[in-house]
Amino acid sequence: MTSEQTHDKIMEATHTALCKQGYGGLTMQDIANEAGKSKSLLHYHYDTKADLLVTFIEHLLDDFEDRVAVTEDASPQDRLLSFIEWFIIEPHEEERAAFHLALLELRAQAAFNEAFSEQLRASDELLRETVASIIREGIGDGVFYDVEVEPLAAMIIATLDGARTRQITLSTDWYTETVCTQLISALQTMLFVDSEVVTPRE
Amino acid sequence: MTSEQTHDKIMEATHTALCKQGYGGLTMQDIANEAGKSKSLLHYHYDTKADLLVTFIEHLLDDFEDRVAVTEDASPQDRLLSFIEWFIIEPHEEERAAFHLALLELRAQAAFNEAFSEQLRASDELLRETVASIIREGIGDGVFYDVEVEPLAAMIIATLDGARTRQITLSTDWYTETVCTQLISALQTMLFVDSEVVTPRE
DNA sequence: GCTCGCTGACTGACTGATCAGTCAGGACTC
DNA sequence: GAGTCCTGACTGATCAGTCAGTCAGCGAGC
Repeated sequence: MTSEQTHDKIMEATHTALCKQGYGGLTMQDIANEAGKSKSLLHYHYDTKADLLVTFIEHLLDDFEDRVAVTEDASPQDRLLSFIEWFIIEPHEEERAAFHLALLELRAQAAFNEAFSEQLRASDELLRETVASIIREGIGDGVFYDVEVEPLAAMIIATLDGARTRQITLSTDWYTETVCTQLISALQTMLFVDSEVVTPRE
Repeated sequence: MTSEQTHDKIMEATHTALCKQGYGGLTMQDIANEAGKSKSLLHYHYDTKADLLVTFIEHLLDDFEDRVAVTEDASPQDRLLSFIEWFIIEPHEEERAAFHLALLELRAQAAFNEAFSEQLRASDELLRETVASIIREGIGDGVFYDVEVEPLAAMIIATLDGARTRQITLSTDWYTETVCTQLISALQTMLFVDSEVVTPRE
């Protein structure tokens, strides 16, 4: 098996192991077991556990960039709505919930690890800029009010992140769904020029 | 020293140790050191580390309930604004940031610990209900539009939580401040009947 | 007023388990 | 035979939890 293939297998195994054990309970042995390889092999490819995990986050961010970069040619409203709905974790998506839970633990470690921190800041920037560019486009098209773009983008991301965090940490089903609906309704009032929904504003 | 005094000292030491070490790096020895006692004493008072931490969360929630219960007799608008600003973590509040970071790690463990989970769900309920009751009062007084109360309260909490989480995990100064300002401006549009421009803070 | 027995608070030294990381060497190419 | 990929057995460190025992205080009996 080539180094490349092994690398991919280890990344995949890390993902699976993280979902099963969480970040706190994750051991090199767990990853090795998932990969069907020996623990020593992990140390052959990566010096330390921290190195392996930094590589894993980089790998995640690369994936994520690819997925975000796929810009459909829909209207700004639709693109914004799709973006928001993309955050919803449905009750049956257990693996996704487990993974975001592990990611939450990992994010909390960023304060103690500069390499983690760097990656996470980049992903934050990417998320906010993705939303900001949709809003800017909408303003340019005249379909969104001329709001302050960056703060609104930050609020949208914070709201979605908060809802997801609460859904997975409190083991509730409804948080992202409820909050996304509410957020969309708020945006229709404050952002969408031509809102089909009857709103308090007039 | 009485059992009561020792208990208080251990809770305080746990708080300090959590701020210094985070949840992941927290050992019984750390807590013992902070308390100026032996590690054996901790096990004398609490069977296991998990027991100690469950007691600590209960202790936190009790404190929290006391603080939330203090309802000033201000207007619903002002009470809502105060509540929101209460979440802002200023750059100089390093201990508070460190504590919320540890709390975040702890929250992520709730999925694996029913006792943690119970406490956190209660605090979520308390937070949402606090906001909901302010909104209900505002609607009753005719100063807020007749919105759906519970989803809006959930969104407000999610937004504040998300902003705080991102501020502390990404080591940025501005997240809560920016998002709170944006949230207040959103609420003025969609909730406040008589929306005079209110500037947050100062 | 003094000792004796008892208890609750507390300690230091220890144990057993768990893990990250090491190392000598095996197997399989080219 | 040189290099790459990989392994099992090992080590050293770290920690939660245990255990035998110390010590101050206190009430009872004399």
